[in-house]
Order: sequence, then C-alpha cells, then structure tokens
Amino acid sequence: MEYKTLPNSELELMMILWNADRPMTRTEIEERLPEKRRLSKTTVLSFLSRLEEKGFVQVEKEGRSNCYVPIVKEQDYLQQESGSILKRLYGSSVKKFVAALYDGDRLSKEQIEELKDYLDSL
Amino acid sequence: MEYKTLPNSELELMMILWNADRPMTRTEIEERLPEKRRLSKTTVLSFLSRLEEKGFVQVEKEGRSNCYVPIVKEQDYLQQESGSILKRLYGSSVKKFVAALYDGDRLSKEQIEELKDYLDSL
DNA sequence: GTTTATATTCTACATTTGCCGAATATAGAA
DNA sequence: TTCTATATTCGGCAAATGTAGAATATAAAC
Repeated sequence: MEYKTLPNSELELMMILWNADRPMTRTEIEERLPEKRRLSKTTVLSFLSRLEEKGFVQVEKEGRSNCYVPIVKEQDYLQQESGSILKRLYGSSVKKFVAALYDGDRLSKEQIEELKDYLDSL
Repeated sequence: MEYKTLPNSELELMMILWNADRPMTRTEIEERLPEKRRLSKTTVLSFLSRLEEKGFVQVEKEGRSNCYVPIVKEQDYLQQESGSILKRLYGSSVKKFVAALYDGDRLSKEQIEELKDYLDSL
C-alpha cells in the first residue's frame, strides 16, 4: 500500500491516535494536544474529517460523539515516510542522515550508544 | 538561523543547486531534472522566484539569463530539517528512525556496515 | 535597424493546508 | 416534553503549493 504524505496538522492527530492504541473521541484527542497548541473544536474535527477522507481513520458514532479509529498502521506509514524522506534528502544514505544530525549537534552520546547497540543486535 | 521548511518542488531545485556547487541558469537546472519530471520553463522560473523571495537563492543577471546562487548552505538546511523531522516522527530518537527503516527493508547490509563504521569513527 | 530566438516577468488558476464561525443535531436534565 | 449543553456538520476564507500561458524584454543574427 502507498500512503499519501500527511500535512503536519493531520499527522499530529494521527500520532496521538497511534500512541493511544485505542479509538478516541475528538475531545480526548484535543486533550492530548500540547498546551501551546490551542485549536478550536471545529478545526480539530476538520482535520479528522480530512483524515477520514484520506482513509487514515474510520469514524464510529458513539451517542452524540464520534470515535476515531486509526486504519493505517503507524509502522507502515512511518516506514514509508522515513524511506522517502531519506531518499529525498540524502539519496537514501542513512549514514549521511545520521552524520548530518551529529554535525548539527543533535545527537547525545546516549543516542549514539543506543544506536550502536541496536545495530550490533541485528 | 531558522529556515522555513521548503515545499518539495522548491527543495528539488535547491538540491540541484547545492549539488552543482556553482551558480546555474534556469536552463542548466532544468537539464538536471529527472526525465520523468518535465516542467515548463515558467514553472521552474516560478519556483526559483519563490526561492528568492524566501531568501534561499540570490539572482544575478548574466546577459539575458538569470544565474541562481544558493545562499542558504546545504549543510545548515539539512541539519535543521533532519532534526525537526526526527522529532516529529520519532520524538527525536535516531534509533527508532533507523529501526523503522530496517524493519521496512530499506537498509542494505552495506548501509548498515557503513553506518556502524561511521559511528565507531566518532 | 529589423527580425528572431529565447529568457524572464506577470498573471492566473486549481488544489491543499490551516483554521474557524454559524448552523444544526441530540443525549440527558428538568 | 422542553430546554440545555455539547457534538458535529457545513461552508468558507486566507495562504501556500504546483503548474503554466500570455506578455514582454533583449542579445544576437542579418
């Protein structure tokens, strides 16, 4: 399956849905948005509708509320998206990607160790 | 410095500019676009103008042609962009990023070795 | 000095994204 | 049954993105 890349605001909501691994209502989703990010109810609902149109979630009525069920799997989406980003930015070289992060001081010693351990475990 | 994230079509042109490490004309840039991607001259010029407005390139007239000089450094842009993508998709965990690629069969043995070697060299 | 290529600038348009108010539906309280 | 609180649906708007034709400028050829 090929997924369309989601715009940031829609992705933000999907991330919340995925991290909850249980269907949520608009209100619940809204509560998990960061403080700084205040959106009106209708804005959130609007993004959720778009996610439905795009086939990322399914809507189930529960009384007067809607319940949003993720259909696309987090793993699948992230894998695809990461691959295409890596390709676009670094011609698919993961080493270049990591090196850029390192050179930009965005990697702590712990992160590097963690990555090393992971690679050794493969 | 903080750069705005570029839309794909503008990024595509910047990548060409960066990879050439010498100012180029619209025609030269166009020639380096992949076969499958045929854009009209004016489309390319339009993207280049937007890049100028955004401060990513500087335009220099050379006879009847324009010459486009990248102002933003590739390294700087990619570092920032990679960092923000990593954060958005994996809460800044580089290990998760690499693991997703691996699980999605997007990493060859060579790439993994190369990455290992790189990390050891740090 | 005209004409001719060819380059750029202008203008424009459809679609997508980010956001939200007004209108409407409805579960539950009274 | 009526009212109230709260949810959703509709419609809409501004800005960004993808793309290109028409109009215009101009170097170079004649």
